[in-house]
Amino acid sequence: MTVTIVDIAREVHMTHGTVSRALRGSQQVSRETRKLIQQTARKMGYMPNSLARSLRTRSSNTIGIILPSDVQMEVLQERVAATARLAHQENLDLMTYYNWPEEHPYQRAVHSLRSAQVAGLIVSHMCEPTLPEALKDWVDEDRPIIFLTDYGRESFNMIDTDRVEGFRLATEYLVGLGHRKLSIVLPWWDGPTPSPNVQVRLEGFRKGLQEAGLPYSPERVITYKAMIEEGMTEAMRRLVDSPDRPTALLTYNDNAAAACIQELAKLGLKVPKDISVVGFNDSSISRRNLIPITTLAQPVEEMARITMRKLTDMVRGEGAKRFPSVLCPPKLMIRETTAGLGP
Amino acid sequence: MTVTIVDIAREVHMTHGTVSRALRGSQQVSRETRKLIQQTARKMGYMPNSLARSLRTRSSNTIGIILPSDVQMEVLQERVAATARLAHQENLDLMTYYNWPEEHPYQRAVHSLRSAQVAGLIVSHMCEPTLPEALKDWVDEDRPIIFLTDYGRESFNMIDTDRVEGFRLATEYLVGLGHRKLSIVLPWWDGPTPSPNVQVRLEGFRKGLQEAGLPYSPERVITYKAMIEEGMTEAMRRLVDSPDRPTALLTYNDNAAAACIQELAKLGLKVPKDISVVGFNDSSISRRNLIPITTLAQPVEEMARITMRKLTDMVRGEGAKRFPSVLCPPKLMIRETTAGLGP
DNA sequence: CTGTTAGCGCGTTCAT
DNA sequence: ATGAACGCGCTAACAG
Repeated sequence: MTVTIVDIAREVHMTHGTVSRALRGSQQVSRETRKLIQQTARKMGYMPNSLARSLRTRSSNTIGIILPSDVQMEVLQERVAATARLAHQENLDLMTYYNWPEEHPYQRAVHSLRSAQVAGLIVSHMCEPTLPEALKDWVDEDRPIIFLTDYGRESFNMIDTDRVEGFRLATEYLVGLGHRKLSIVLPWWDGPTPSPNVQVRLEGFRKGLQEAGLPYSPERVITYKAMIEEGMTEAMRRLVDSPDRPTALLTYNDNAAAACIQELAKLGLKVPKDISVVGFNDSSISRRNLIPITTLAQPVEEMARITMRKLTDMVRGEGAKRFPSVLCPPKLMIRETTAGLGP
Repeated sequence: MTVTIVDIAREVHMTHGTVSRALRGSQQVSRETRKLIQQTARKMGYMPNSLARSLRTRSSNTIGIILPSDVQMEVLQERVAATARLAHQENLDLMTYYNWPEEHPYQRAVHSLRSAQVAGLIVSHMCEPTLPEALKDWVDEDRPIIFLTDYGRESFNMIDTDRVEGFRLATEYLVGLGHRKLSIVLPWWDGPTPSPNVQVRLEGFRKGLQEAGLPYSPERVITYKAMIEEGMTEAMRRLVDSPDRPTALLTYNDNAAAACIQELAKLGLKVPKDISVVGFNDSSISRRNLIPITTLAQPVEEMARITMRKLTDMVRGEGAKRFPSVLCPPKLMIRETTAGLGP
């Protein structure tokens, strides 16, 4: 059926050992036989069995990547695609596992990927601020791993956009436009502390206010119930009715920004004339919205490059198994949902 | 380092053969020893090496999926995620290859995935109307394969949204609203015939017109240069200046629809008062656009189910290696970019 | 019921 | 420069 090195060996009247060496370009096999073997291999349509190779060499050339299957994030997919291209250039394969939130998150994913003998792991979407149990073993064994999501300050091996810097930058920009009454619109959190995703945004916002010498108070934060369809509707109504209505809004991401703008329009507020709005992600909706949304672009390509470099280093045993997290600054994309204050 | 079945065998004073059987739940091993072995396996943190298993059984439980890395398609990613979830339920792994267009498309992808001994292939984004050379061998060998993209009528093993029906349905809907002057906005094609992606849309449009008893003429088709930023700008200007301006527009997809609406607004035309616009895909931009876009939703979950069922059948040798393509009807999502004609 | 043995395809060490 | 032989971890066929 499929042609193996023994088939080739039989064809050229040699042993499969020689064929193996020749195909790997070993110097200790004569030039002629090497050429002969390589030619016949091609002629016979030989294709190496990477399973057997990995089994023998005890090292695989595939890396596992764990993605969330519940949330759809355009930018995450861009990152994955960019990373994958670089991986393919290094002759690395990608085994994807779409993680479905369950009682033991990541457990099935890690189990499956371990069985497949992946050489490294790329993990996205840490919902929890703490390392999941299933990943703990992997980390403790000092196996190569990289996290794609900014899930807290005390993290390591994480490569992501610096959201604190992003929201600080956006605040600075709005203040520069003359705005003094800023608010940030964030999904509501149940527990005593907001989720890391919310926290970093808030931190950047506060930092920006502080640098501008503007006071921060909890009233500057407008929350909405994320899962409920009317969450944003209700939040914007609250905002419009508030005694000290803000003139500029930071939002969780572009989708939230677009939802904001929809609701504000229904309430009779024009963006950006009456109120400015900034999104996050530079996703297609920010570019194609009827009013293109001012937003922050994640440095996707750059992060992909760093990710692959770190990962290949680790897989080859060249780099340290742990490194301090890398945060890349986003880029402000000024479009049409932000404007200076009217006269 | 890693614990294998021989380690377990040593632990329970048996041979690895027995351990292998016990772990697979074979009936021909006593209940007690089976329990004992399974417990010690868990205790020792055993994890099967699926490479070795696949090598031995000559059958792998991973399926390859080839995706385009250049175009970002939200709906495609949704399909992949949905399919992946079902695959994982069947204990199938997914090896992803992000195809980068080059001189020999799919060649590196197929090579890589073949080496990994994937049991089946899922292929998206057939740019060409004809089967790529690299996939021809795979098909000729009757290996399991499924195509995700509607690339022509004479195809097989393809599962996708029925775009002809979608555009017919949209046309029918617009005609039902009272529109008589419809146009379709499509990316420009260089060759003598449009690309399959364009062709199916055009076909649906013509079908819809015909059923409504409305005449079709080439002037009903408005083309724009897809890669050029100003393509849509120029196309919409042409549209507005045309002597017999249409009152309703079908577009390539939601992004194109949003771009249309942006440009029409710049030219002073209000959607939907002056002109109706229909998109395609039900992507987030259609939902979150300042004016939510009427569009057609692809039956993502349904297609994922069919895909996995067909694929698992093929992989298990239960189903035929070729089946007639399956086209699933999209669903019309009526939102706010379409309206009846004014009095 | 359990032990023994033989590979799956490949890389590699030890001879020659 | 090439051959012979072993083993990676696992399944399966054959004994007993």
